[in-house]
Amino acid sequence: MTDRRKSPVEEENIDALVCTIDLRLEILGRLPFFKGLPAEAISAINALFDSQGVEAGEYIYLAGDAATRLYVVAHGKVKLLRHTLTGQDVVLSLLIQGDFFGNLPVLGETAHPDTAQAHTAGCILTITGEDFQKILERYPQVSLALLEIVSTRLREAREAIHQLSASPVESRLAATLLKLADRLGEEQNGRVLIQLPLSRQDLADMTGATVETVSRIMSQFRREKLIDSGRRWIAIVDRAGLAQIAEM
Amino acid sequence: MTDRRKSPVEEENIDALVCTIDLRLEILGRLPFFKGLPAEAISAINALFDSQGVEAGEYIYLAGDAATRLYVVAHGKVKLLRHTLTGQDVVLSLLIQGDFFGNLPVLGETAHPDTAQAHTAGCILTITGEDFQKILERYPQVSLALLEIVSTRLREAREAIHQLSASPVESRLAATLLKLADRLGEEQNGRVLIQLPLSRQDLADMTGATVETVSRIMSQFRREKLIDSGRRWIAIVDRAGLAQIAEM
DNA sequence: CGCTGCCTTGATCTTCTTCAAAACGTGTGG
DNA sequence: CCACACGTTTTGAAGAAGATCAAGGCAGCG
Repeated sequence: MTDRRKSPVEEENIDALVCTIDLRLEILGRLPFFKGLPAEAISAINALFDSQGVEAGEYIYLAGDAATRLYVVAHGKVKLLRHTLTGQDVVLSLLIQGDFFGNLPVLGETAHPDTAQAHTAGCILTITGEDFQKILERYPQVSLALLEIVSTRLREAREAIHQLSASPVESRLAATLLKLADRLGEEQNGRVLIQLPLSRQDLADMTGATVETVSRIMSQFRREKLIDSGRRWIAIVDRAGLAQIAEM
Repeated sequence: MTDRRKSPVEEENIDALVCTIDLRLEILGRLPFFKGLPAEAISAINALFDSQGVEAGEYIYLAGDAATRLYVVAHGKVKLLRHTLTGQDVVLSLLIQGDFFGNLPVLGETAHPDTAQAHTAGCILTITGEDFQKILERYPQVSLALLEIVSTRLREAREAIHQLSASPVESRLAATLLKLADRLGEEQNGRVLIQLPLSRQDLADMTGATVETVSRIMSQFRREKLIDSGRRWIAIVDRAGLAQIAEM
């Protein structure tokens, strides 16, 4: 019997749904594409945003909806996904505090190609396409920063294509765990805990595999002392070992 | 025995390697991100570009090389790909006249994450990162146009991830053929010929499958009168039929 | 002609999915 | 606090999709 304990993942508190004014300003000021703007610009921009509380599992928009707003994660986690005709889901991206998402006619998209769902309870800031366009016109450096972000995402997406085309599930899962650890990892007595309640189903949707396959490989990783995990939580024990499996 | 004929694909001529001044100006003027700029700006921009002839199969840059220049396809076709440790290739994108490629520190990348290879003989325009940055500073609307292009590519990449995660090879191949037909198709007595010499290996690299599997499915498509094909050429016969297979 | 690359087809094997069932954890209501 | 119920995880066995291994066939070219 392994000595698995109760979930060490800190649950979001109930007040997560509320964005305080302080939080909004702080988040907006730290956004990569507003960084470097004068404080009064941030203030003015802040006034253009609405905030919206979301509960875990709640849909923020659905694939096919008209793309009229941009969104920023102020608190909590959001996932972008697509449903398939066979009912399975494919998770394209997991977003955390400070990440923007959504699509706009400005960015070449009139309807959302994918669905946004709150993965945990949290708070979302939103802005209309028109207001955002005004910001772009007023502060041209913002579009450069935006360009850099989108380029990074494109690179990540291509990395995923590469992996899906050429690597077995085992490698893709290892790579996914490492990526999650980098973004959400938290040192905890020698292990790196992934601060996010994550089910086998979630991992399956992120790696393009089935729950059963993911579960089998996770058990194997656990036996090999690469990770430790339980019900909806995961910790990385042997980073180097996972990295080796990831790049096969 | 099917009535396959000799390749109907027009071969590039030998002079493809040379970019005439006229061609350069025309290409640059038509580039989505320079469209709308005054003629004298295009002229000035043109002066910042170098041109370079490439032969079929020639590498333009390799994964890992320092990213210092941007490239534009003036003539011919270029593919972006990644090599895997097991020796197989993954084609990420097939670029045609007017498409730009390459990476820059401005776009958040200091080394090329993938390899660029000339698929046919052709001519490439290149510009240094510094000069490109000057253009961006001078004409802010260029970065907006660029943003739209990169966003479109991100959307396409995510579509590919979706397909790789959830669709069988048969569907991915059908989807790939349709996409190629849209970009490179040429009506030819009732069929749509894909104007590009394309081997089974190329298709395998684009769909994340093996040559043998692609060959089998192509034969099946041929039996079902969905396509016609031969040695390094393909024509779409039944677009609707393929489309149905693509979205499964 | 006969070589050299593609392309095709068959047989076998591996990986992963699907189907099925049991074990476990967590929160709930008695 | 215990026991039950429900969703998650695990494991097994069978099946399918695709990869790999192997061998011919066909087109174009010197």
